[in-house]
Amino acid sequence: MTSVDEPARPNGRIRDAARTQAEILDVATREFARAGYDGARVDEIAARTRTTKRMIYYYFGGKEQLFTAVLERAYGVIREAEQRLDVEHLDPVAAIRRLAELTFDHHEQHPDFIRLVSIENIHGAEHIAASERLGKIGSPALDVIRRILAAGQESGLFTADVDAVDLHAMISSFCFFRVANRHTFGALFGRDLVAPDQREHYRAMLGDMVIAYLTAERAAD
Amino acid sequence: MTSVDEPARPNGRIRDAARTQAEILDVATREFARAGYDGARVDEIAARTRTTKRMIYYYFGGKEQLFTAVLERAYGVIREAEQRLDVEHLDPVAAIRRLAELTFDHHEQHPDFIRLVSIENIHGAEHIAASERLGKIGSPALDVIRRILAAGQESGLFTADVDAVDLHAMISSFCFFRVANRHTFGALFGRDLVAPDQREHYRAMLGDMVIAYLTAERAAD
DNA sequence: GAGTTAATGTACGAACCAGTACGTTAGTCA
DNA sequence: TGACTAACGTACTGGTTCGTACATTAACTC
Repeated sequence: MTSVDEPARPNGRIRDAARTQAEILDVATREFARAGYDGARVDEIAARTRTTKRMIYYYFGGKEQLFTAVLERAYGVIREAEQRLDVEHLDPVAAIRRLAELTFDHHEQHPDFIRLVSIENIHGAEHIAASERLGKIGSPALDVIRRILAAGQESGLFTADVDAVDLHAMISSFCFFRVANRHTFGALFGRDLVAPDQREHYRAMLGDMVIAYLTAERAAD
Repeated sequence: MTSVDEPARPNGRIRDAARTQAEILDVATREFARAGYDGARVDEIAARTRTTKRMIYYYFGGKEQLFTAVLERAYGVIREAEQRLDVEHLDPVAAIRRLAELTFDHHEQHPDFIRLVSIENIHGAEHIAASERLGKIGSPALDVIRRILAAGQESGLFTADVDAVDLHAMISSFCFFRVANRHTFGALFGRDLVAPDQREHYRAMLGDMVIAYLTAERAAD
């Protein structure tokens, strides 16, 4: 009954700290995203790895720090994606639209990340505050927006008074809401915001919205 | 929200089922909003009322049903607010802007409700699905949007191809994100989206965005 | 190839927590 | 006024869950 015959370590390394840590992070990401911080179970996370609960405490210290590590890695992924942004060869209008579309795509492709951010907000962003790494990650996307915005405003294509952080918030709002609130929105209004056949519609809607806002003639004040 | 502000009548009834239930709901709303569904403690909710845990089970059946009851009441409040909407005497542009502003205000004034909705989405809207009451509440706001939109489109002020549910999603996105994600956004970008001195700025931004979108000339396709 | 340490597994405990068995009292009405 | 019932309180339980003490082994160093 014992002997689920493991190949008695012929050449492969049984002990691999990096692999064990990565596996724990993978599983923990799924579990935290699925059930929330308090809903997730350390025992359950351990059971879904090839190692034991002991290793979670050995490498991460505890549930709280594990969640922080999960967040750090998740934010690292989007930072990397943002660093690969390549839209500045386009004219400002096309560049902003493209940037919005890539943001849209990234949100759609990483629902677990969206859920983690929701969860972290429920907890007042205390883990981000406690993390040295997360405190100081800038947003490459923000720099890109800043430059496109400046170019568009200089050429007179965009209205002058739009701030990059605000625009980022506007774009993120739409992308985030569509994924994060799809369950309640679907239940209450009978429309699945993430339905595949609606994808292009909402992607275009976001671009239209942002461009309309940036190019609209604002009432002088 | 029907809060319990009853001045503990000296010779009056000690036993008051309605008051006890309302008090439990008040406290539960705060606790669930504060800590999430799994983070909230039934004992803690009971301790913060003038009654005991026994009464929670007596009136609501369990934690799950209590949370559903909290959601039902919270959604009831916004439905009531939406029924008091009075913007249709305005021209379509002003009416939509006003509607967006009122949505903005309501989100700002009910952060607990926003948190409950976030929490419910983490749990896949399963409580809404299980609730008979919540399944069938329409949105009065949606009807208002529909009518304003139709008027605006008929008069040629608005572009023809905008759907009411989509517009509602757009407006809600911005309002929701600003409140729900203020912690992570603030921690990462150093900007408090809910800072009082930024309130008018973001309120105007929302209105500008929606009006720009509705009145923009879309590229024909 | 002996010693050292990083990595891993096992078993357990103490606190916590949702839910309940059972007893009590206030208010009502015949 | 006495019986009945809705409303309420106390005390407990059984299972869960985070965390840890202790044992063990793989792999590296010299």
